[in-house]
Amino acid sequence: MATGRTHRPATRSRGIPEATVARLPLYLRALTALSERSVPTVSSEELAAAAGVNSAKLRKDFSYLGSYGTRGVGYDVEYLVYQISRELGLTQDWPVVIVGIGNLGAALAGYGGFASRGFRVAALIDADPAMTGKPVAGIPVQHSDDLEKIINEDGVSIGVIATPAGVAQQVCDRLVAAGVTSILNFAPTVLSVPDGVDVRKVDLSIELQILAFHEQRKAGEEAGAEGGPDSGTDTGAPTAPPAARTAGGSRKGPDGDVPAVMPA
Amino acid sequence: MATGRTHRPATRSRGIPEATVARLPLYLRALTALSERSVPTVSSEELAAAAGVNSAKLRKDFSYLGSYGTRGVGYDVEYLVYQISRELGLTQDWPVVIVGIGNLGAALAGYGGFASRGFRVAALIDADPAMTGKPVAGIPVQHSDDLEKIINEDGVSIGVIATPAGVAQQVCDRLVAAGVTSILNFAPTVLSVPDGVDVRKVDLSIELQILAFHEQRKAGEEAGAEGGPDSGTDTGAPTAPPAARTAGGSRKGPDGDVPAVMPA
DNA sequence: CCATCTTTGTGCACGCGTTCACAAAGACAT
DNA sequence: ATGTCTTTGTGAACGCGTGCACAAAGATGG
Repeated sequence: MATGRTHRPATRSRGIPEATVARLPLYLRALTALSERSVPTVSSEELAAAAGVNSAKLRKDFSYLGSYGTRGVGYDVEYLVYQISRELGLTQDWPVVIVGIGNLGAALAGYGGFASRGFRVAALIDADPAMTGKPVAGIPVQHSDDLEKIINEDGVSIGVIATPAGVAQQVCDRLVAAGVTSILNFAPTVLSVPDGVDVRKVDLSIELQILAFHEQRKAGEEAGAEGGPDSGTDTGAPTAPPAARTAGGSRKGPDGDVPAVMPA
Repeated sequence: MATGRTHRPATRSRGIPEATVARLPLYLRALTALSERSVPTVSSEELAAAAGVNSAKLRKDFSYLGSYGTRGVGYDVEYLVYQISRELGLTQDWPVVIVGIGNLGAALAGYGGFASRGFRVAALIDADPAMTGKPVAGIPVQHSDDLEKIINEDGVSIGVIATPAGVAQQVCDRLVAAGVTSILNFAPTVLSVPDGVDVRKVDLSIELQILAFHEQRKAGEEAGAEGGPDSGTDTGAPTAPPAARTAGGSRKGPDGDVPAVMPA
């Protein structure tokens, strides 16, 4: 997962579990595809397959929205598209500002996903004076001095941060102070925000590192076929001295030299 | 979260919970920052604050790795950096290929997060012949015809997909067939892969839609102080005609022009 | 060497999320 | 109208993740 919620004890908003909310966009996408192919109805089994989830989970998810299906038949595609769109708040227009128009910011500005479904890029903001006025994806970049003004005038409540990590918190603070209550953070930093503000983060490094972990595990597994599920009771508490060696030089012969294999 | 694992019943890899693995990169980042400031030791409380998590959670997470702390003192920063790096497999070099060099792919290619920690962009691949040979972020783009060759020669096991949704599955299949076993997917599609292949996805649309949901809820709460948890008992089935709204199905003209990423 | 103080490591309980399995509901054929 | 067949909606059980609260461990001072 490239993103993660910032604390909040999973406040089951209005009775809909957070995990379900996170899947609704997935269902919506699959349903939209069906709609474009003029498919009238779909069963939970089919839709679940298209969305890559368990059919029971899908049915339970939908049950939180209401009883929109017909037993023996399935779900009406158009109707469900509308219901989910409404539930997600996509029937209204959400103006969004993107702060930090570097490579990533520019890519986001040109991202079709914005315009297509309820979201509208209200403004592009960058701190570099050289960028001001320059059009990116057809939208002129505005200077960050005007951040507050822009947000107030357009009634923006969702902000996207694509700045360097160093200034992300600062930008975040200004956005929040100006009235933004939802933030999508692409900067590799933990943002702290007051209660009532939602932050979701998208972090490439973290995703890659998680993949690397599993990749390493796979490599280690196929190599060390000896110890069964685990190579040698790693639970060993005496594995390392409390706070001595820096490079983990503590005695583990098969550690410093063995790179990929041997999880130990 | 912008990402999500593709099925796999939370296989507690080698005893380390998946949730913990997902947080290790966060700890590592915070620790690296401390290391750069030459801070020798850190308590679970301090580190937890820096990483934005609960200190008990952090201690429990570390307990899965071993007993690397010293009671009454805390954790040795350098030592912990090494241990986590090793656990995540970052002590080795991971060659990565990026497929689909549109706006997003180019932005990813130039992303500093790659080079900084164990990851190396081994190749940029695009299907457009006009792109072939053209340097992006200092790396010449190669044609997708050579995809298999590139992966085999460099021993690439991690692939990043930044293509339009329409060809993502196809690209994925070729990557997997060529030997890639971990995929980071930026295309708005559910990828199906054989067992043993990890897929993580980063989906901008989904993140925005989740934010919109909460944003709507916030707006509804402060406005509809009457109905309590919801503004007007929306459960009411009669809210909308069964098959009227064409919300998304209508204008999706802008489709062929979308370069790197496709709308939801 | 003993007392005190700090901080880790973890047993335990709780809650969310997932999955199974099945009864209820409706379509459809006869 | 009745029976059969399909598919939904959900009760219940299970497992993972989280957070509390505390005992154990070690540092530090006298």
